[in-house]
Amino acid sequence: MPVTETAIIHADLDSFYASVEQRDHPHLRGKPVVVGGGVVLAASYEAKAFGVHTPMGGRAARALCPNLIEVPPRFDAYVEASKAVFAIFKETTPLVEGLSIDEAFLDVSGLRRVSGEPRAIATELRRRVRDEVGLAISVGIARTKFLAKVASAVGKPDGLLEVPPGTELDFLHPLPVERLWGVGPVTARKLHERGITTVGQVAELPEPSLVGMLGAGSGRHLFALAHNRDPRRVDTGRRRRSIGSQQALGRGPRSVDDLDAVLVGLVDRVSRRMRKADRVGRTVVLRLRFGDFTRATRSHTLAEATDETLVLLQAVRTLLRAEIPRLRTDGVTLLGLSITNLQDAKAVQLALPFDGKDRRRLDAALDQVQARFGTKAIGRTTLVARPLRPEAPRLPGHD
DNA sequence: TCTGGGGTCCTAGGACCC
DNA sequence: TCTGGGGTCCTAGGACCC
Repeated sequence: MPVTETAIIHADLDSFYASVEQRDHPHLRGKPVVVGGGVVLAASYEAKAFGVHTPMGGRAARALCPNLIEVPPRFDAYVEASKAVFAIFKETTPLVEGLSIDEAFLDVSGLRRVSGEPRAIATELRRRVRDEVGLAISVGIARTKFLAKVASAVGKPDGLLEVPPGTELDFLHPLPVERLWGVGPVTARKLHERGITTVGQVAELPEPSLVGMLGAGSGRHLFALAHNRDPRRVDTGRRRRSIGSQQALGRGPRSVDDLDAVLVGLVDRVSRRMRKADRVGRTVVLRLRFGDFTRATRSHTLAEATDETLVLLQAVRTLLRAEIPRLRTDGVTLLGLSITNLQDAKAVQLALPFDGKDRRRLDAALDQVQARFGTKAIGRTTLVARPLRPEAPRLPGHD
């Protein structure tokens, strides 16, 4: 019996925002289009051909491409298009892991008998996205997530690239190190300084050398990727770990009242989104960018998770107040707020002694739930039982 | 290129506990 | 009195991704 070979598809919509605009406004098709106001959020392939890319300033983009058409973003339309595409992903396989609004991994390993070979599945996926949603999508197929993602990027635009099992290193090693997921400008520079420009050269290095160059985390990560070792499964259960919002302020001087008004707006936006998502959070993070573009973060962890506007506002105000002297001298060009340590708003844990027989104690626990939430059954209810141990006498200094 | 807005993950030190 | 290891939580910064 043949072992089922892992087959992962990475699907990535091309120039997503710009493609939605060209789909919805036929006069934009075939033209250099960017989405965004002051800054390019997305560029069509026609614009990219002039060297326009994100996150370039609008002025620089116009200098490169005099006939550039700039359109304001319509986020609602992008969210809707994304939902339609993800619906097709989920009809293809239940094993879908979304990475962003326009990108996902699909595990199609177990589908050979039902839907055919991975390449046939990917071809059909691309056809459906084109016919049903009107967008071009690039697809990479490989045995690992990492390589599937590299393949879809190499296959762009509107391409399909499969890396057949056994040929991975032949494909990978000639590529420039910048293609590796997790290699940005800083890591690329460190490697270049040592004459390393290709993935193959990285693969020739012993792991300890990479660790010495880049630190334990990055070094080991990069070593594994260069040898195409990536054991991560497609994870369907990922949840958001933070919710935030930020606002650039330009360069003008700001009064403390101005800043407070911005802060109120941020807290209002973020807390609304938390309530809509049924999430509460414990850690409030204030993000600052100063006149010289250096950045700082300040955080505070609350005793209890919350989604209440006033509680969050008070916490972030306290954080901001402590920074006012520096803001006065250096100026501030960005304020951001994000809430982390997120929890499900409707989950509650109660730990109460219960010997497994005394029904009254269980009722007492449920009464506490009732008192706090006005109901004894909220969404999914899970009862976790742990054996009750007699309280052992504790002596100080001993475990 | 004078610089958006949304995120993720990792590291490191200090406090605190056992 | 001094010494030790391991774990978790909190805070801050930084690299990276789309």
